[in-house]
Amino acid sequence: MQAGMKGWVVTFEADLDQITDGRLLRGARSRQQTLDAAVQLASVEGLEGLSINRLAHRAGMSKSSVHALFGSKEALQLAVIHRTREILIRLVVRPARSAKAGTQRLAALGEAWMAYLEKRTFDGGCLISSASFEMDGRPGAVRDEVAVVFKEWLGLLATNVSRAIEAGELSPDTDPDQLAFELNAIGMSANWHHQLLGKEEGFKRGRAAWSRLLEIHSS
Amino acid sequence: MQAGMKGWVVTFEADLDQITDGRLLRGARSRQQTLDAAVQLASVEGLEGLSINRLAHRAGMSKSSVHALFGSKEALQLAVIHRTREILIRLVVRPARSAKAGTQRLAALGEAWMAYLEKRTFDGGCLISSASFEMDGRPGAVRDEVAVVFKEWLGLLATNVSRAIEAGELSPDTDPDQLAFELNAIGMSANWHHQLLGKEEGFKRGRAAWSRLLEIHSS
DNA sequence: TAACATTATGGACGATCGTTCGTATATATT
DNA sequence: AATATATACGAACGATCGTCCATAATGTTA
Repeated sequence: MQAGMKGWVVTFEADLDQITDGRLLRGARSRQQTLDAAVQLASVEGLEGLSINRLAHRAGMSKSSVHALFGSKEALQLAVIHRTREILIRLVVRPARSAKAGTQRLAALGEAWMAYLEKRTFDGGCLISSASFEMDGRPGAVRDEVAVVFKEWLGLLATNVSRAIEAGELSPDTDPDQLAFELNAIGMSANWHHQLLGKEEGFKRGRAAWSRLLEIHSS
Repeated sequence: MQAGMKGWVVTFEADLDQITDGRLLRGARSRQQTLDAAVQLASVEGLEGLSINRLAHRAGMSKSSVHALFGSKEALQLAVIHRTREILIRLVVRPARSAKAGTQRLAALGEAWMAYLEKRTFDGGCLISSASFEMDGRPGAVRDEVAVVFKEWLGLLATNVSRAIEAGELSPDTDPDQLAFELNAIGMSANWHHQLLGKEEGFKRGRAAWSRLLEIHSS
């Protein structure tokens, strides 16, 4: 870590606020740009396969600059996860908020998820999904952070199932966590199917399974 | 590649026959033992993170010996996939063959799959699942082989759905490939849920989803 | 503009990666 | 038992990894 960088973490955490202000410190802007490249690279190479060397080359910077920008590789990985979560919120969670909480929002979340996969937001497919498979065997801060994000996501699904039950849209004997588990399984598999088998079929099957699963539980 | 090893691939392919005979050449036995360790290591570290160095240390051999045993890292990865497929067949596919083709065998496949996950066959969870997520972005022989194994697995599921439809066990408007997609999604998610979140809950949810999915389509 | 803090750079460190080679040892065959 | 072959080993290769450091370039502020 460099001389005047004792507070870099704080600076990094503040990056987002500075974005909304439209004003960015030079370092913050570099971090954002580099992070954009890092996210794409990690979606293809994996979080562990993401090398500071290649990232620097792609971002048009020197290797030591990228390292200094984040402090360590683990910090870079955490930043990538952080960023990925933001993208997910922006492209999947937020659009669905215009739909009424409950069944309608669940349907919107499914559609937004599929659309987000379909437009190939990440070069290598849904990054948080592959990251969770990659890190699930290695204890550490990165794995913990991935788990937190996914619990958050599963919680969002389960909450809307509960709302739907309260509103009488879904059958009262529906288990929120169970349905959230199954909906999540569909979305992750749609991404997986497309990435591995390379056909659009996965999205079609994903949409069909998602909507039919909601119908089945409707009261 | 060493001097007298021009035919090592043939020898390697013949390993299996030599197993059934109970007689193993020294090299074949070493390959099998090393492969056992490699499979466990790869399930935790990933196929790319699997290093010949660490594998050698765990298998109690020298680094160059392990390399000579398989010829290259890619060949080692392919051998690991090959081996993983055999384990899957032995622990999941074969046990289910005692059940009648169709719905009963589908139920048996689900139970066998969950049991295979539950007994923690691989240290790091279902290897073929994580391998498919890891390699889906990197073209090459390993990725192709993983895709072949998964097509085989999805085909097995779809075939039994078709049998069940023919036998009148499942509704005639059931799409075999769609149901195979959904069943596979459940199994992979049960493994993922357990590995990332570390609770037995995933298996419970997996079993519930699997059997209820079959009930829903029954005629 | 001058003084200051921040950011970027090139070079070097030790470690580890996959791979190759020459050689010693163990096994199978005659 | 002798010979031939298969297998294991240690050492070294170039490449790349994450990290660190001294220094130069840049931007920000007084």
